[in-house]
Amino acid sequence: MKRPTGKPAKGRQRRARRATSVDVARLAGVSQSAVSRCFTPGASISEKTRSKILAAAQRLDYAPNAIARTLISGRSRIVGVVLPNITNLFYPEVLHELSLRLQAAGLRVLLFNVPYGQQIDDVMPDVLQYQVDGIITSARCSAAVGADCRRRGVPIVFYNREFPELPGSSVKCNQVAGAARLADLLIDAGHRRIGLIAGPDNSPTAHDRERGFVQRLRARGVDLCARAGGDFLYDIARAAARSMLGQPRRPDALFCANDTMAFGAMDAARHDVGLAVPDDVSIVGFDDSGPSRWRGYDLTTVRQPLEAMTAAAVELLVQSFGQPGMPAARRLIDGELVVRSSARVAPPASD
Amino acid sequence: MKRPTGKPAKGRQRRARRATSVDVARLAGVSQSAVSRCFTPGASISEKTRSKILAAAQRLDYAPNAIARTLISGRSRIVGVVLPNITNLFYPEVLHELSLRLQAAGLRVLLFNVPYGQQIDDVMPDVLQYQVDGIITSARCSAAVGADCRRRGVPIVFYNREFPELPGSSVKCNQVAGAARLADLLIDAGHRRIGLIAGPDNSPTAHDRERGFVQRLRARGVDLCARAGGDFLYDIARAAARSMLGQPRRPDALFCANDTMAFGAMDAARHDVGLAVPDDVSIVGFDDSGPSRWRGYDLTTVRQPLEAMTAAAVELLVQSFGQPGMPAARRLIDGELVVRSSARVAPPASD
DNA sequence: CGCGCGATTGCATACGTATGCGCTTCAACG
DNA sequence: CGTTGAAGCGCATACGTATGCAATCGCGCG
Repeated sequence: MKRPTGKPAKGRQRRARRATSVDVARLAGVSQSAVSRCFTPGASISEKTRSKILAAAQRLDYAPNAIARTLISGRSRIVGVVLPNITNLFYPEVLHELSLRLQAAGLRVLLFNVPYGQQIDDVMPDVLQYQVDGIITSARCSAAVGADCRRRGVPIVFYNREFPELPGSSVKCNQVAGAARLADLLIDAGHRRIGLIAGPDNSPTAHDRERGFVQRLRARGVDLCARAGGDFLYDIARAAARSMLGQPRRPDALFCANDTMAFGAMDAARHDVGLAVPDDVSIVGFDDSGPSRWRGYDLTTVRQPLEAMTAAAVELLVQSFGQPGMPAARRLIDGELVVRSSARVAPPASD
Repeated sequence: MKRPTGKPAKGRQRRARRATSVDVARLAGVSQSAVSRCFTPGASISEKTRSKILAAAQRLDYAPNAIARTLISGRSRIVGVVLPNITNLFYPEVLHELSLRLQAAGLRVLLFNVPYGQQIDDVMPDVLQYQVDGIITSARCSAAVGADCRRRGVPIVFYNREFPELPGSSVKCNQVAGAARLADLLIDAGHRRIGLIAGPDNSPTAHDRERGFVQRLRARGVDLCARAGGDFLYDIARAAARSMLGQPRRPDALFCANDTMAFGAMDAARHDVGLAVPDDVSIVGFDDSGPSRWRGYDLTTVRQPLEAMTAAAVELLVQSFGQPGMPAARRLIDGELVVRSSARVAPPASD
């Protein structure tokens, strides 16, 4: 008998020991099992015992140790939320909605911010070490990591991404359809010289938006008259718009692949080139981020239905908790066209 | 012997069992202790054993179970980040910086978003259940909860808040000094009719900014000529500015307690009242949030030194991990005046 | 070649809780 | 009053890892 029971280790105990279920059991005169059942919804326990235990627990200021619970039950009730580049004006709202809904579902959010220049694969091992019950992410992971999650039975939901080759469900705003509606709006307003400021090359979202827009243009017999990359950033888009609109045969309408770039384009038009919006040039964006509503921009755009998307993501995740098969559902949700004053809606009266 | 060792429980095993340190030990032909030491930095282990173990671990695709590690070591390496109302334009950047720095320090972020209308005290028990090593928050908790954390040895760092009566360190931008510099700037530019759009009544930050501004005004012999609440929101501030600037004897300068309200005020001045900024009215804000740099606003404001504040917060937290005494350090960091074009900087040439 | 000492290693235990199983209790029913 | 069954309870064990202690190994020195 090297180390008799009851004699605590020495190096331990750096922090005040909090009461355990054993302490509560002792005080309440019941077994530790009873205490556990008292705090397990749906467990078999009498009302009398429960109240005795609750009283003791309150006196000792006891709360169940979620970590120990996780270890034995195999369920952590933690969801890993893995986001690249939180500063993008769109993610904060996502994270806000997401955390509220997950909390409401009794789940905790373990947040992983993938630093610029790093891949999601680099942080994935860390996520898995914490035994998360599921993962919500808007980044692409490698097939190896995907298989890893599948093997471990950790469901993944891709947010605004879709990777058919990877295991996991996905929730997406229909970027293609949204961009097409903007194309329709511009053409219906009589625009024929239409320019585009695109997002980053590596962003599937940006790609979808561009594709949806250009395809619809083509289908209606119109070609882009200008294109530049804006990287989803204000400054780059503003510079791009400035040079585009400075040309002699300039576009009379501009589609920007997100709102932030549209703000840059509007500022370029007004302040750098001296054009009026929408009288000289119509400008539309995508996202309906906060400043779109501001009087200084009043941007026509497509709103991503955040609430619906987030609700769907949480729903899909919770569903797959039961099924190890992971049915891999796909949800495609339409965005909502928000017409404001940054683009004219009808051809000019006289031509 | 009710349940012989080795016979696994039935209800368990809903997910694929991942390899454990025991599996790795068996494959590598060493003890489980050796595996543990192999993954514990600084532990005593020979190079030969380490490589054997690493090979076995790789074959089994093993990674240590952070939850089990937490249970026995008493340290989770998880930090609870408790934020109210993430949508505030300022918090996303905070969260971004914070998560990056905590991750860099080997810590995980368990995010708690306090829903509107709920108190931080309501979520604190949940935070503590997960055995977090520390807490960073920008909300006030009750004395009871504070004492609770102290007793459990969980250090708290208040971010941009300071509660002398509560245990815990704090990091704060010097709101008072920053607002005073804005007051100086306006007075130096010759403004004497100065209005203020305040933040929410329950926000200490808003309160500090107002106090700092008004005190400096007084000290230099100037009184506020108008005041209204803007609740940190664009729409409310815009309406307030509209009515303020519509008066016959209107202010010729406006201090808004945050940037978002300043944008509302600028839009009100230009579009609702028809005044030029800064020729007819100077407008200043506080935060230096993204749109401040945009050409459409180009706002004179005070930048909160996010990087420094965040670094300090993480540093204070990590420091207190060792000391159960929790020295409760206070860091006050000055903001940086950012002069742009929304406020004139010198008295008009002729009067 | 023997000794001594530091570096490694293995053994055993502990962390706090969930849960299968068997026993007890108790109420309902005939 | 005996029988039956369900509900409640306690016992014992398991989850996966860290760590004190003792035993062992390996190496240098005399």
